[in-house]
Amino acid sequence: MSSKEKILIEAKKMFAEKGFSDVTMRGLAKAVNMSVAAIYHHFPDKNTLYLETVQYAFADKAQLFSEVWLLDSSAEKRLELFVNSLVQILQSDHEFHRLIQREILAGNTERMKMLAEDVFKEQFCFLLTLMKEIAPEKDAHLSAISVLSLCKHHFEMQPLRQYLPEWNKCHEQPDVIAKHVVGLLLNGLKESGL
Amino acid sequence: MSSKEKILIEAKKMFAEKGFSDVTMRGLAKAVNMSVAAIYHHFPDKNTLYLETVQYAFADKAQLFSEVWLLDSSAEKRLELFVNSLVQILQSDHEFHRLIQREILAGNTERMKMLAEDVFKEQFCFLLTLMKEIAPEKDAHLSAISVLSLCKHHFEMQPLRQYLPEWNKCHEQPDVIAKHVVGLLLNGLKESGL
DNA sequence: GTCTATATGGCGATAGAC
DNA sequence: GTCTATCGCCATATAGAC
Repeated sequence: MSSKEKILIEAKKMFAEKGFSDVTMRGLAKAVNMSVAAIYHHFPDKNTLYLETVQYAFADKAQLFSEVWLLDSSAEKRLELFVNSLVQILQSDHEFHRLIQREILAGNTERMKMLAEDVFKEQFCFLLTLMKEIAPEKDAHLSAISVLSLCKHHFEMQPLRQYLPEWNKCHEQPDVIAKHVVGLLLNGLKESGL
Repeated sequence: MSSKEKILIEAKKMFAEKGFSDVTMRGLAKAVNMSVAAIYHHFPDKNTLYLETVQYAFADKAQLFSEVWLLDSSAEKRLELFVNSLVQILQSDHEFHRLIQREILAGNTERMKMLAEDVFKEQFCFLLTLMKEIAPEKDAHLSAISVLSLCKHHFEMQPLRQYLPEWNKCHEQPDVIAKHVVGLLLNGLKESGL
């Protein structure tokens, strides 16, 4: 593995964990067993390093759902598959999820545009189409955001919810969360079994 | 207004906007028109200032829903009122919402316990009871978290979603969001009008 | 309770040898 | 491509006068 890639992997870990300002070039250098100057050989400055790290972290995500949308089955089944895939990704690439959270919290206009256009747009369009199929009389944009919300937030709340009443550890299992979310989306809170 | 309170108000604004590390004592001092030393007269160090700021920001929130739970009406109606109240609070106290996001992202164990116990527990218990009433066969904890997710995430996504397809500005209106969320919770995506 | 002045240290970034 | 050494700056925090 190249030095540059080694730096990016560690930078992804550290930026996700601590955020831009709390990552120091010295700390990163120590983590990858190099000098600060060596890092500056590969990246012109800290800001560029951060941007390249985010792009590196997002690079492979855009096409992760391709198999879901090609599937020739019912809308309900495709929703279920989408939710399962999304929950799976959020669960398995924790750093990716935290970087998204931090990026949205920072809310830099240009980076939001980039994120919307390059990372999310295509998947979001497919999701919109699916929403129109399942709930034609509802606002598709709001429905699509709601789907994302339900998946994403169950993970984001993890640090807090474990101290809230009636939590138990099965609530962290991806398949349990996915099943709950799909049930809620398709039937609301009223009907159907757990 | 006391100097201490003036500092807390500005600190809440700045910590919410930029996060702990990107707020400097110099910057805060300039914003409140005081010297750095004057701030240190009221707070022993930056960390304590931050903790007191968070407590100050959360102080009045715990009892904000009291009128919702005392209401003697149907479970559906109470859910609707709860969602409306929560959306209203998230909309009106943007700084509060951002501080919560940052706290959860930081995920400090002791502060999560404090937040769960002192700020959210009581409301969450009422919400759990309501969920058992509306959806007795579903997992109440997951349902309650889902309610919070749907409200909270629509606001968190604001910086990003405006660049996603089919967004329009009415999607930011609290009543539109609340109506969508209630509709989804009570009937899922399938039935009922928009 | 507020100020000016300053101590002390860590930060991003660079110079220049190998 | 990597190192050691260092520059200049800004951060938190304190000393001591008023």
